[in-house]
Amino acid sequence: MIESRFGPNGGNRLPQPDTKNRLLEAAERLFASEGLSRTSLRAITCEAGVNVAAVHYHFGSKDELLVELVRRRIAPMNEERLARLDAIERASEGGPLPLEPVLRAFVEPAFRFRSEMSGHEQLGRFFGRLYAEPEEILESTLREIFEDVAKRFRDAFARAVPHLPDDELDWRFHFLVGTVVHTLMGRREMQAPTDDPPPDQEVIDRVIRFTAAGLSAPVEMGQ
Amino acid sequence: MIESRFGPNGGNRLPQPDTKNRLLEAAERLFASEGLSRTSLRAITCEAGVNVAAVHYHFGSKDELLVELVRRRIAPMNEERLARLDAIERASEGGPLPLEPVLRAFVEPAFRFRSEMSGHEQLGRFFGRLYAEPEEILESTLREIFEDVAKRFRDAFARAVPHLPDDELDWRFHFLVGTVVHTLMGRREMQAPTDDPPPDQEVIDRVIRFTAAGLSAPVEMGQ
DNA sequence: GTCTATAAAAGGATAGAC
DNA sequence: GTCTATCCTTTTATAGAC
Repeated sequence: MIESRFGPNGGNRLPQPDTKNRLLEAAERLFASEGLSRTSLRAITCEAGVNVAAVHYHFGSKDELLVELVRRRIAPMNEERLARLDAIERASEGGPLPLEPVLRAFVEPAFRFRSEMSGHEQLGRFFGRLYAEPEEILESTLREIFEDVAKRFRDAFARAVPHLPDDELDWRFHFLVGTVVHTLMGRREMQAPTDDPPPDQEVIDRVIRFTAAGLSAPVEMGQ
Repeated sequence: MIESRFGPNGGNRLPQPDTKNRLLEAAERLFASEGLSRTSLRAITCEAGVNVAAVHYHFGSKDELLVELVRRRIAPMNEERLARLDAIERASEGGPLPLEPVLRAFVEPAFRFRSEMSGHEQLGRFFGRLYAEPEEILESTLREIFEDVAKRFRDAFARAVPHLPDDELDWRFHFLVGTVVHTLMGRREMQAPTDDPPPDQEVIDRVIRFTAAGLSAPVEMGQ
């Protein structure tokens, strides 16, 4: 038998009752599938198999749990993005940057981040939620976490697509983010209940093709 | 003095107390700025200056109010899209379709719809909310309203960009929607508190340039 | 660190007077 | 059609035993 000195929950999971991580993973799952504000603390603690009070003990409040989640999940993704961008910039030795690798440095970590989260599939939705349901408390956290990435990549794209005016570049970067976020959300317009989701790499390649062409487009209208 | 036979609210607005429209407009505003699930009935009725019970009298429930709102707002936009697509298809006489007009037929009504709503600025957000916070009750309504548009435009794009395989076309349509929705939401990555928002037509042209290039891109990788 | 119990507030909904 | 008053549920949060 399993030793039960940890109480009713005792020992049936990990050697040390890592309630905190269980809560984070449960919250992540529910935030992604149900939405930020529609997910209650009770749902989270129930999913995690812990007590309601645990959230307040470990995080203080639902909002602080959300912030902690963002820090744990988004920050590493952005670090990976920046590391890859660093490598590209080092290799370029001050010259123009190759567009597609820069794009991949931005896009691929987002998809990897999606498939790695808690071993669940559709967790890219969590990412989308952050954009669509901006809790007041997240405003500053998100800005802080994304500010550096946004600035660095904007400059990188400026070096990769030098023919673009600044304002046009800003907008195209915005369109790129829209494409990625919407795709991470996993909502498809056509393609009714297509049984199995396609492999990430295939989708990534499609995103890259689309956005690379969009970013490279001439600034005059084809009218 | 204003006649007061309409009670405490009497006569201080419109000749007939169009509570229903006031509720719709208030809900629209709050759904857009605060989010669907974070907006309470009390907030809506307060904003509208009417009584809490009015929502249930006129709509039956919060959910039904939302559905009514969607029908009133999204349906006309999609009708305009389809009318414009009809015209393009008639003019083409069975031949290939010109990409940019088809794109504009899809994109421009969405922006017009945004700036016309209740005379308020950032109401495109409401549109984005519908995508990001799919209330269960909306699933069927949204599917019903968008099904026709999605199918018709998918086929139109197939005729406009005939070199694309079906699956690639589906994805690029998906990317187009992502670009439009994210842009309608009005969240900018760069461009901190840029004072005045740019005119719609300028943004539309940028969206068209980006997505036209993305849709026309060759299917092989530039690697 | 975890639990039970409960406070305190906010949410949607409805009945019934006017 | 509109208002007041109220019911019931759910929510976040906390106090205090273990």
